[in-house]
Amino acid sequence: MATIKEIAKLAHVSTATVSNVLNGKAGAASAEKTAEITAIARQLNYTANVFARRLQQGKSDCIGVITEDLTVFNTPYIVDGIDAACKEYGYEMLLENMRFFKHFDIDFSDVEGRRTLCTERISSLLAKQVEGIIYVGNHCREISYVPEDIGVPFVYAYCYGTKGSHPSVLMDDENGGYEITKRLISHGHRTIGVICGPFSSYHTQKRLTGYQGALFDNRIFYNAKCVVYGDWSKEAGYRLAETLCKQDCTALFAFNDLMAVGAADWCREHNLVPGVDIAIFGFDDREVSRYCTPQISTATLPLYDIGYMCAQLVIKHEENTKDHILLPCRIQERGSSEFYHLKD
Amino acid sequence: MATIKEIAKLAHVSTATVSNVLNGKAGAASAEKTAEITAIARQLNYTANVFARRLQQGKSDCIGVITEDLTVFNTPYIVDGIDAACKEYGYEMLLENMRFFKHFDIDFSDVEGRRTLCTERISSLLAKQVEGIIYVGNHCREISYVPEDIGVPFVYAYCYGTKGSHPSVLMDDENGGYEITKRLISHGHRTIGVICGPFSSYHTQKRLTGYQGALFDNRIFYNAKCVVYGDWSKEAGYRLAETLCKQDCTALFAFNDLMAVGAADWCREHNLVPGVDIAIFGFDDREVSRYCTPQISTATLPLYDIGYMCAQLVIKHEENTKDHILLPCRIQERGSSEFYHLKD
DNA sequence: GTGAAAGCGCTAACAC
DNA sequence: GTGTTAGCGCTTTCAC
Repeated sequence: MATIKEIAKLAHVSTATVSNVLNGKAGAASAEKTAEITAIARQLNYTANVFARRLQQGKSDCIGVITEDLTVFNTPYIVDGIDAACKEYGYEMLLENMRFFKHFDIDFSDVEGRRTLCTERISSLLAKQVEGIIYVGNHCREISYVPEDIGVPFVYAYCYGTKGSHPSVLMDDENGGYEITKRLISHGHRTIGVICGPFSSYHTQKRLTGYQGALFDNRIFYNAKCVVYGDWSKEAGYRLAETLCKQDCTALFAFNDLMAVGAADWCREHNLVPGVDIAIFGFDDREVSRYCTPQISTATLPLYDIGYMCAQLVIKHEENTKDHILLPCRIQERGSSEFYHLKD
Repeated sequence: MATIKEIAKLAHVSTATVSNVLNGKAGAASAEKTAEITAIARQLNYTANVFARRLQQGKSDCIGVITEDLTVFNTPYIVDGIDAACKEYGYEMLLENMRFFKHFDIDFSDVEGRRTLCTERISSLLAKQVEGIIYVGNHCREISYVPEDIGVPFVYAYCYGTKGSHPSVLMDDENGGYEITKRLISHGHRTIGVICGPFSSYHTQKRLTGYQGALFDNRIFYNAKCVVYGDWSKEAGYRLAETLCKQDCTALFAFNDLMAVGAADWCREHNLVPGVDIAIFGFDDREVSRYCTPQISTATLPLYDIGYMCAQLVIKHEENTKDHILLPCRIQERGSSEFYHLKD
């Protein structure tokens, strides 16, 4: 790579002048010199050495991003949103992928291992003088191993820290649960079965609260027998659909698309055609919900927006007292529920 | 951030000694001093300024990765493979995401726009002294806008450059087509319909060659009426399944999972149960193939391996004369074909 | 307008 | 063993 020194020599000027011209300082040199310097720079395909500049300026214009695992379906979209915001605000995104699933598989009990990995990555980013760090989780849960004060703004995306430590940006699960339930109610459904995720899951708790809220607002009695718990798998959806159908549910609301697909399968096999004899809703807008038949109604997660918002937060670094920022999911109604309305 | 100078002052030694100790140079200081320096460094939470070090050493231990679009389904897995290899060899991965789909949507005709974007990213990486660049494409096709000589090793992942310019790592589409066809033949099928992608697609050409090869090796007559062309969409699969079933095909081989799912839908609706009355194979191992019913047989793409191999190529930088390295797909046979065997 | 020179934090060659 | 010093490429201050 060509350096500023070479250009200076060729143009018979000092490095200072070259630097000034190339950085567009007004009146740094005569029009003639300016043209010459610019020409030589272009000819040598000159690009300023980023390290030298950053070292000198003591800052990097970089935002660090730590992902738990880039291959988990929602992470790339969040990262994309961060990337977009960074570009817009003139920052560079530095990605540190921890590859959790490769290191720990599904074993989320090894807190120490995760803490070590995470601490390393934070140090690594700090050594690169990042001006903010965004931690991208795989699913919404409390992250306990990030130090309180790390010297730069820190934000959680799609997860959250121990209360009050750092702000976080999440989707509004409760509102999503509320809106889907409301929609089903507006179609005339009164007995809406719910296939939750595991009981302790953040997503389960919030979406269920939303479900209950919608029932309450519509003066529908909450029946605990219509609420069952699965493990997010298609098989669980299949199995639990039976339980709910025995309760005479006319609509099923699964808390993710995979379970919704499983439930749809069970229904079809038992002469309940999804979208015709029973309404089905999923959540997440996974690829499968769009490609199965009928298409599964679902809620699109605001992943891009979460990423974008996180980047804005660390870049603008407004003193933000809210520790949770909730972004709305978008209801995406499709064949599995759209046209099956009940008359009262 | 603490600097080496502060540590030197506190430990009453020179910066050189601190540097040597912290970099683990044997016999750089007395055991006593070593301990003291280490302790102070830890206490100040010292991490060496990466820019200063890289500037001084004139190298970065970084590999640059340019992705066309990180949100396209296969890209994160390729990036994951690159990441893994980088970590293993002690390199850092620098990601430049061009966000093609955001910039050009599906319009792949704006070559100039793409060239500009790509050239910028290459310069940007070069300014960071990367020691190699990997270009990750969205689908296999010729990329025409990368300069021949960019000063560092350059490799294409999941796409390829103008002949002879830079090496590329791809999956073995032809072998995939061959193996799937062979598998169907071994189940007794003799009339195997093919739903290709667009005629000019690299994937179409290669997979079709594999298909023909398997037929030939098994002395089965190639019937052009059994080969139809779609646009990778589920709808195309649905539509073309009809054409092929009229040719009395006992098995359908779609060149991607989405078309396979569409084909399966058409068959089911016309009393041909996939996996029972007709065999169906897809390609890609997209999420949907695993979650539909029956599960669709398919071929898993060696995405991680492609990434890993690319990283190895640029890191080891062996003089590589082969311009295409092909990695095998893994046949994943499932319910849509597994048990439907024909007696001769 | 232009240039000399200092210095960002670090490493490495060399002297003691 | 330990320290002195030069210099990586750049920006910036201050003279001229």
